[in-house]
Amino acid sequence: MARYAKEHKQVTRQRIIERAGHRFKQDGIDGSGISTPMPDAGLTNGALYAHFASKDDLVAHVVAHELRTLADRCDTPRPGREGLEDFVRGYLSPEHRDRPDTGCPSAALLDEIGRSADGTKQAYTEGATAIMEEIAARLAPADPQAARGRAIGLFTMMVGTLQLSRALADRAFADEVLERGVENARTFID
Amino acid sequence: MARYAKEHKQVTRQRIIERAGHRFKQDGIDGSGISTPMPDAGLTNGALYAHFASKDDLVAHVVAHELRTLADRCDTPRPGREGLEDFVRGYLSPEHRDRPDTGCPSAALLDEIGRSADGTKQAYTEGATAIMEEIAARLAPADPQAARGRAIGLFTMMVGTLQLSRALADRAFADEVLERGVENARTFID
DNA sequence: TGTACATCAGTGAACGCGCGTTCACTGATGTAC
DNA sequence: TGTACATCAGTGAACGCGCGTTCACTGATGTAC
Repeated sequence: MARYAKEHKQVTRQRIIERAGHRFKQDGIDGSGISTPMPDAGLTNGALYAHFASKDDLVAHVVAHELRTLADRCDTPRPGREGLEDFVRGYLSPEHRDRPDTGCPSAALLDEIGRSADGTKQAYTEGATAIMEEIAARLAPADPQAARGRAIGLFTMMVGTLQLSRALADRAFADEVLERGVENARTFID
Repeated sequence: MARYAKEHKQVTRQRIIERAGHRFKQDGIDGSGISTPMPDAGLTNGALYAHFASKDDLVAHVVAHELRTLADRCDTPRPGREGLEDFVRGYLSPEHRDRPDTGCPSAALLDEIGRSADGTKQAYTEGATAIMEEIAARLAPADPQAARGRAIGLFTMMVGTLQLSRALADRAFADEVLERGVENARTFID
């Protein structure tokens, strides 16, 4: 192998994190071996350990990265409540439901994260705090206390809604859940 | 082995389903081998296949059973909204958060169920439909359409809230999420 | 300028282990005669 | 009443397989002299 440019290893590391994120969200953390995301990133499994201490260590970095990406998506072009409404509509859409691999990590993995090692929960906690603050700032900048409560309510309802819609075998019911979710989101936004 | 009373096999089967339910909710479906719940039920692994066609088949029966149990808990002593408030307080409590094995299957497993085989999603769909109808009937018996929307909102928010609280490494934040959840639940109940 | 050596990202075979599943067998009881 | 047989819930060793992890090695490049 060549002796690479200084940033080469960081680029590869980032590629592993991104591909693993897709796999984990699609098949679950327990459901994805490391022999799946590593070839996805164009590498053999052994290479994982040149970048991470263990699978748990990879998982923690994936969760941190995924939540940063999600926070970026909250940061919509339109400011304030309008932007938040755009975000909610995209989040509670059939397209998002049907593509977990490119979607929200909380919707895909939240219960598994709750059972994960401390490092992963720590990474999740930091990311979730940032997102909650972003949402709260858009909801009611004048009343931070009330905004925080509503941000938590909106976020938890959105996550639960997407998970429920994904778990239902009845397509019509699954679609209804998303539509009701959009209606219910207004309760928190207005 | 003895030739047992007629109901013996059904009793054993039910015991397997209950112990497996606890294990799955504690360690995840992918996270629990069948070599864990079978000894829990006082049997060796081979015996599983005298009762179920496969692990997937067991999972589907566990999910069906768990949702029936959850529906029974919705059916509180006090009727109507008061009873629902009791249920919500118990659901969004630190005790429930800290004991996933005896708690709500949706909070523990919803994203995994979304990735499960058809039989499991079918079982979940039937159980969830019944619970949603139970909640809606208590919310606004006079206006079934509006009640249904609010029932879905309340349920998804409760599930998301418990999952979030379990995933947070910061105890104070995790407790806050539950408290905010109780406040937000009033939006749906009143 | 030419050559020997150091670097280091990544390879790929191998490790022990637990998974889901199969199957020949056990052994206490009920039934037939 | 006594004995040979059928029943069948459950046993437990074994199967192939993929997991997470380790490690001796590769080979293209940069560096020293």
